[in-house]
Amino acid sequence: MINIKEHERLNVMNHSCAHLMAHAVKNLYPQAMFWVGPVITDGFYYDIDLGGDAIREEDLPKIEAEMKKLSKDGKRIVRVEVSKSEALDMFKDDKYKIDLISQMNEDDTVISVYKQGDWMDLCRGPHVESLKELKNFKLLKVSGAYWKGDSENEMLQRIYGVCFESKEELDEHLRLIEEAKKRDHKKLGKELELFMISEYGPGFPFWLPNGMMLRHLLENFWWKEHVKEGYQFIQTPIMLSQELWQISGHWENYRENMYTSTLDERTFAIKPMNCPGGLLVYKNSLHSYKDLPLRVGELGLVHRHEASGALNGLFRVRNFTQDDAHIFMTEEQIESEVVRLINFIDRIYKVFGLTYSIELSTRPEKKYIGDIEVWNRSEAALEKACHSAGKECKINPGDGAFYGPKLDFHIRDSLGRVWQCGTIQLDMNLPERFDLTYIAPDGSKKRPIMLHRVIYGSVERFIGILIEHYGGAFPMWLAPVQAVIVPVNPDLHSEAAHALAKRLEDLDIRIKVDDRNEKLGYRIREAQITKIPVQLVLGDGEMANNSINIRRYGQQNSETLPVDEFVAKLLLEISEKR
RNA sequence: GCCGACUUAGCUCAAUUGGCAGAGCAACUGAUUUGUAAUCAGUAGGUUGUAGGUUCAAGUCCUAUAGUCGGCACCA
Repeated sequence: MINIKEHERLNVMNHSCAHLMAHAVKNLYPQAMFWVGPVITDGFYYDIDLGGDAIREEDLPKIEAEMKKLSKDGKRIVRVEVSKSEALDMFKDDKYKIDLISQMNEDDTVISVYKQGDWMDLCRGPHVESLKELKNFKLLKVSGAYWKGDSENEMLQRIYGVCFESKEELDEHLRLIEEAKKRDHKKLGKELELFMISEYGPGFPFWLPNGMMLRHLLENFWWKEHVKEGYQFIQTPIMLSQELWQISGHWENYRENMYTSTLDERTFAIKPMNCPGGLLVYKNSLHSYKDLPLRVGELGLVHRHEASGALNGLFRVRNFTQDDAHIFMTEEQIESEVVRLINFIDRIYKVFGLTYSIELSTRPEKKYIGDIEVWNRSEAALEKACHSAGKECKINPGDGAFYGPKLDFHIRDSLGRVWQCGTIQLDMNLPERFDLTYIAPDGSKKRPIMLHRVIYGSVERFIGILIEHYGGAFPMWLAPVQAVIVPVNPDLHSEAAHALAKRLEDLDIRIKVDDRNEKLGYRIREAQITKIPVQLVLGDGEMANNSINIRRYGQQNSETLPVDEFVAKLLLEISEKR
C-alpha cells in the first residue's frame, strides 16, 4: 500500500517531470507553445502546439535523451511570484499561457512562475527542488487532444509520460503495461477463438463457439440469480416506432446515434435503450401497490451508432446486450430495495473475484427535472442504503443524470484497473412522460418510482473485462472447454477416453478428447496454450486402476486420482464457481 | 468525428536505396504409435485491405477510401 505522503511526493515528481519534458521539447522545437501539463492517475502529460510540426512516437527517445541531459545538468527549480502584468509580459510569446493568465484576477491573485535555468512555466506548484531528482521517467505515447477539451477547438499534441522515485518502480510500472498488453481481450479473443469483428460490421461483434459458451454461461448465471431475487423477465422488440422515442425523449436527444429505417412512410428506430419497451409492458396492465416493488429484467440487445473513433474491441461496440432491469416501487421502498440491490450486486461481483467501490452522483446544478424535495429524499435514500448495506460511498456532487441520482459501481480487476459496470439509477422522467401509475391503498392512482439497474453493464464489455481479468484462463465454471482427455496412445486408449468423456458429458461437463495422432507432449502443450483448465492423461496405468492423471493449466506437475474422486472434486469446483 | 500509427498466407512476422513476395506455426497427405509444452518428410496456401496514380519496374513512393489500434471528443 502506498501511503498519502508517498503519493503526494509521486504527484510532485510527475508534475515536475511534465515541466522537464516541456523544457526538453522547447529546446528541440523552439517554436513550441504550451497549454497545460497536469498529473494524472498514471503519470503526467503536457499539451503542446508545435505550430504545424509534429512529434511522432519515434521522436520520443530524442526528447527523453534531452530530458536526461537536463536532469544531469541538475538546474534548481525556483519559484518566482509576479503580478499579472509581469506574467503577461514574461509569456508574451505563448498565446496559450496568455490565455491562462488573462483568466486570472487582476489584483488579488499571486501568480507563481517556476524557473529552471533558462526555461520557465506558469504554475501553481509545488515542485521538486532540482531537476536532478528526476531520473526514472519514460515517455509513453503521443496523441492529439482538443484545446480546453472542446472538440470545436483546434487540436494540440499531447505527450504522456510517467516518473517514479526508483528505477524498480518504473520497471514495475512498465511491466504492468506489458502484462496488460498480453491480456488484451482483442488478442486473447482471437487466440482463444472467443469472438471476431468483421470489417463488414465495424463495432458489431460476432460470437464464436467458445465465446458463445462463455456468454451463455454468464447469462444463465444471471438469469438464475435474478429468479432468486424475485425478478420476472421480458423481451421487448429490437425496433419500435419513432413516436415512442419521441415520447421517451430519446429522439430529441440521441437521434444522431440511432439507427432508423423508413418503410411504408413510417419511421422506426432500432432501440438504443430497453426502457421505453419496458414501460409499455408496465402499462399493459393495471398495477396495485401490492405488486410493488415490481422487478422486471431484460437481457436487451441495443444498438447505438458510436463514433468510429470510439470503437474498441468489446469495450465499445455498436450493439450490445444490457443486463437491464426496471424496478417500479413506492418512494418508501427506495431504501430497502436499493439495499437489496447492493447486496445482490456484491454477491455477483464476488463470484468473479472483483472488488469495487460505489459512487453516488447527485442532482446537477442547473439541468435537472422534477421536484427538488424528491431529489433530496432520493439522494438521502441512496446514501442511506449504501451505509445500511455496510458500504462506503463517495459522493460526486452534480454528476447525476438530469432525470435522477445514481449509484455507480467501479470494479477493480486483477491488474488494478478500474471499470464502471454496475449502476443503479432513479428515474423521475420516464414515469412522468409515460404516465405510469399504480393503485394506492386508498384507491387513488399514484406515480411509481422507477429504477434502472445493470450489473454486468453490457454483457459484451463485461466479457472483455473478464477476459483481461482472468488473462484468458477462466475459472472452471466459465471455461468453454473444462477438460481435455489425452489418451497416451490413441490406438490403445482412445476407446476408454471416449467412454470417460461420455460419462463426464452426462454430468454436463464440457469435455474434449484429443486422440489425434500426435505425441503426448504436443497435445498437452496445445491444451496449455488454449488454457483448458485440466488435462486428463489416460494410459495403461490409469486403465488398469480406473484412475486418471490430472494436470492443471499453468502447472508443471500432475496427480493421479481414482476417477470417482476426480469427478466429485470437479463437480464441487464447478458448483462452487471457484 | 479529430490527431497519429498500422494493414503482406488462417495466425505471428520477414522482404536492403523502388528490382523474381518469403519463413515459422496452423491446414492437408504420408510415415511414425506416442507418458506430460512442439516426431519426421512432403503438398498446398497471395490481385501485399480496396480504388486510382507516378515509374521500364511498386509490398515499398503519391492520392483517395475502408478497417484496426493508441489517445482526444462522445458514452442516454
